[in-house]
Amino acid sequence: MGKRPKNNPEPIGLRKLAEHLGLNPATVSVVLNDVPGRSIPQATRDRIKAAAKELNYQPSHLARSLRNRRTLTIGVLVPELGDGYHTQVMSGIGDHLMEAGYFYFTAHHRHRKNLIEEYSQMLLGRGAEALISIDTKLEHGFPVPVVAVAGHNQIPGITNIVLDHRLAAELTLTHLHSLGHRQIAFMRGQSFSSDSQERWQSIVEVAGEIGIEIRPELTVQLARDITSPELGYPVMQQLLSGGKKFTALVAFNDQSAIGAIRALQDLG
Amino acid sequence: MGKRPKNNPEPIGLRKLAEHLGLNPATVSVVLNDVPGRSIPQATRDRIKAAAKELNYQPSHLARSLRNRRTLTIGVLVPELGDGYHTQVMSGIGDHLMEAGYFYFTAHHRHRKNLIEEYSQMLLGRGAEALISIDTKLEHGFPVPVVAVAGHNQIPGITNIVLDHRLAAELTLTHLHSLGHRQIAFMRGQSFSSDSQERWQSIVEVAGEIGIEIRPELTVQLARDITSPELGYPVMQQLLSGGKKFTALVAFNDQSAIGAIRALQDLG
DNA sequence: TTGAAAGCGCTAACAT
DNA sequence: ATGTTAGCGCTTTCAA
Repeated sequence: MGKRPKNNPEPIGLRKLAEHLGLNPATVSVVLNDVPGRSIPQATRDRIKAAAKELNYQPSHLARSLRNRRTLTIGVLVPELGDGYHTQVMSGIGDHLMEAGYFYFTAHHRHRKNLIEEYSQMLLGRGAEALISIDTKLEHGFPVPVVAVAGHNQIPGITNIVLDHRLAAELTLTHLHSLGHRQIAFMRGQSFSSDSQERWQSIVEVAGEIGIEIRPELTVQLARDITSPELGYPVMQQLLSGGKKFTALVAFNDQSAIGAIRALQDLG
Repeated sequence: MGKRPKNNPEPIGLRKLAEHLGLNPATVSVVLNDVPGRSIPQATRDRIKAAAKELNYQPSHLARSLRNRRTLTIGVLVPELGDGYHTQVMSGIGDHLMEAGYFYFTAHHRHRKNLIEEYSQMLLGRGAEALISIDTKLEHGFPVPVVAVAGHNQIPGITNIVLDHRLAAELTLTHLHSLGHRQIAFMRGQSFSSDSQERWQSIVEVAGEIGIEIRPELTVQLARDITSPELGYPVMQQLLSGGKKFTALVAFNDQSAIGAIRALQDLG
């Protein structure tokens, strides 16, 4: 419970560090930041860097951000943290951001309009220099650059990243077709997920082209807003209780597939 | 690419807001923060709040944090963003944090020692008031409170949250046993995941108690550090190629299970 | 009832 | 080759 475990010393500031060295904070700052165009003898430089390491000086990113008007931080808006798709995308984003020296704030809004608004403002208030949204229905522009992954609103100032659903459908359906499947069941994504609509359209298109029939009795619709296998289980039950035979199932999301498989084991 | 899309005005500061009102910044601050013990006529209060709303005043969290030495931010260390278990935990953490008015930075380190060290320092440098680590091998204390979920080092100043693997094993194995399964295969977790060891011990214990035999030929070990179904696929292949029969499989992680099922479909 | 001043920790411009 | 000053945007004394 201790607020400051004693195995680690009180953090030291630039000021203390400077007076410890008998120097001016500015000089120290210049050296530690390798500011060019300032002639400082190597001896002094070394002395400063040594002391910084020794006293474990950690610059206050806060103060620095305030002064430089640069936070090196971006905000990420995501519907759900426990969802495989969202976090997969976040993971890639995170890699590149960290590599580029950026950090990120995450906020998850569960597709609730007011939270989307509230959190995006909070992210900006906390100094986010840009926003990345994933599967999130943004409704207006922002005073910073915004990139929307799987967002579908055309909004000035927002760059949309769209997936190639057409290609995905082709790969999926030709694969199943080549394996001989003709009776294919589908679990459509939830309506609140912004890609569901387009994805389904691509499936329908491609199915038509390669001669796979999409049967209403074999098409079910995910509805619940959860990320556990409970998502797919009841839907699969429904499919099985319909009595129609099928030899393959197309699902668009990990958890629904897991749930479906469980239902299959339990009932089929 | 515009740095500041014009559909949103230049952010306004407390200073501007105050002079717009013909007041002192301090007064405005006091009113907007509902500081007690300051008598200000209701009229003025209203005037201020109205103007704040109107000009869309967003206080700079940066400046405020610097001044108050309070960032309302905590840092979360996690091995992998794309992993179901980690993000499930993060999701719960995120909910509570946001509800309590906190934000969080996330950093993922892929179990690499140097990154764990580097990122935890960065989180502190960015003003994290506490750290939460998930499945992360911390090696020393920090100048802030730390909670470790599924961490297994006893370190002064670090609070460990441990899972009840014993209970999990009981639930799992008695369930399978009651369904009549006797030939059970197991996919052990990767060695770098801190819970793998204890979890397996519990399984072994409980299996012994309820009379389930754990056969080496039916026990395989996950090794790869990935979060896709590729994790389980080859391991299941190995299991199948062994030729030993089994009627149930215990896996400890979503993706390995998905991979295993795919292998089963393809080969079995 | 309100304003002025100081300062959180840092850095850029301007002296020395 | 180094130091001084001012100020990022805010809040908290203290004075008017």
